[in-house]
Amino acid sequence: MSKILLVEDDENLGPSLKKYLEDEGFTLELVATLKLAKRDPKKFDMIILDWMLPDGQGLDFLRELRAQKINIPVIMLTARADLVDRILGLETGASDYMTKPFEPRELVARIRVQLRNVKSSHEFLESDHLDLGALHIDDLKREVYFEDHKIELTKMEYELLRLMAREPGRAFSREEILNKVWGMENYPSTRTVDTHVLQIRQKTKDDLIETLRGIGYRMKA
Amino acid sequence: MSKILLVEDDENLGPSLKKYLEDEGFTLELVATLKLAKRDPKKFDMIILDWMLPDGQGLDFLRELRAQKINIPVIMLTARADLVDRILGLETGASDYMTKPFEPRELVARIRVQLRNVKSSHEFLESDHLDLGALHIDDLKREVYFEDHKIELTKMEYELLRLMAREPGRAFSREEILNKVWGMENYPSTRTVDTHVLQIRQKTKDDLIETLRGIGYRMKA
DNA sequence: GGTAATTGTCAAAGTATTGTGAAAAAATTG
DNA sequence: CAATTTTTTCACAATACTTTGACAATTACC
Repeated sequence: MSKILLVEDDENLGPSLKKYLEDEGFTLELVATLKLAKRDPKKFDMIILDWMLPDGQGLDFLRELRAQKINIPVIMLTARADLVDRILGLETGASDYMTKPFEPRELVARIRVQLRNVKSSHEFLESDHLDLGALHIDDLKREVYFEDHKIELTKMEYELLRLMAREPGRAFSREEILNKVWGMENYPSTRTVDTHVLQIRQKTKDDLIETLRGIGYRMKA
Repeated sequence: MSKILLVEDDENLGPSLKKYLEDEGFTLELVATLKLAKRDPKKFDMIILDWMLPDGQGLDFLRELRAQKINIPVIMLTARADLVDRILGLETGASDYMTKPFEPRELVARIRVQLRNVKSSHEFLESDHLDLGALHIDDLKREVYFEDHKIELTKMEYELLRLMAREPGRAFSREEILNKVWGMENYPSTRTVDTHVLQIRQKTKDDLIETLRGIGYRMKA
């Protein structure tokens, strides 16, 4: 289930492309401005970036990404057949490009090439399991053990636990948790986080997660 | 430990990379020309190939290897702007690529992924059958037995079962299953996977395959 | 100690995902 | 090319999960 960030301000193209790609089985997040795009690009497996954006150049965004060593594949969409833009884009680190207008089918094919062949580097660098005292998270099996017995977590509980277990001792605000686990769209209320923390606490029968009143939560180190 | 052939003519990068990888526990052989590389590539477990070589194209070397049915993983090192080369390389059968400059750490991670893949498929190829509790897959005959009686599976069902049985306990997303069983061309909807899982479940009359809601499926270990 | 704000807890309502069978489409076979 | 088998899609049912909201418990602050 690959997550794609679509940066497109065209009010027709954006939503229709989103729908098309979702029908193809991808998870999409559509934003219209670079400001929104910059919030947390790391959590995506791929970025599709319109080159002609109102609040700045796509090129700068791409440059920033690469400067931060974020090597997610980026497919750029250029409106005209502007050779200079394409060359600049590729030199800056775009993985591929499409010139508008294009066939959605072709875009899908190119997306698959990128996703199949090049897993994002943070995925490679992350180990496939995580130990924290009595807690053991196996990412490959997607299983969680606590004190040697398996506990069943739902998807959200799992994501939440993993997010916090990766950085034990660090404080997370509810907003940060929502951003990183839920994403920018379907953004539930902050109380939802509480409910999931409760579930995890009940299932592990232990206070792995500490409450920081007025702040958020923290994983015991 | 794994033997790696490093084809790199850069007098700085070559030796330093060799040392770095040797410190990581790999056995390295560094050659600067394709002529040397071609001597006996078969004896290595992996090849790391610089794309920009003086005495010819890395692409040709790769093509030769694959023509001789030598399926050693090849990681190619390319410059950023060589989009065409990258795509050509992957289409010719490169396993992965790194764009220079890169983090040695990341290269190591990618090497491990490739070696792991080869190992599992190699192990599987060596033995012509596979046992998993009451399930027995005879890959030579292409027959499947469950609790000592034969069950008839169609091609897709067989491929799907074999993919998952090869790594019991591991979680597979529908996208990964589609990629590995169906490949890139004629890519059906993700629900197709569900249907085939259903068929297998009905034919084996057992929950060999667990559902991971929101994630995908997993073979019982 | 009293009060307001924050968090814990639970169950019901609302969503999303998956199971299932059958029909349509595609591929294979004779 | 017709018959058969397989694959894929679709619709709807079943199920599991998520979110909300109400109220209780706790904490912080005066």
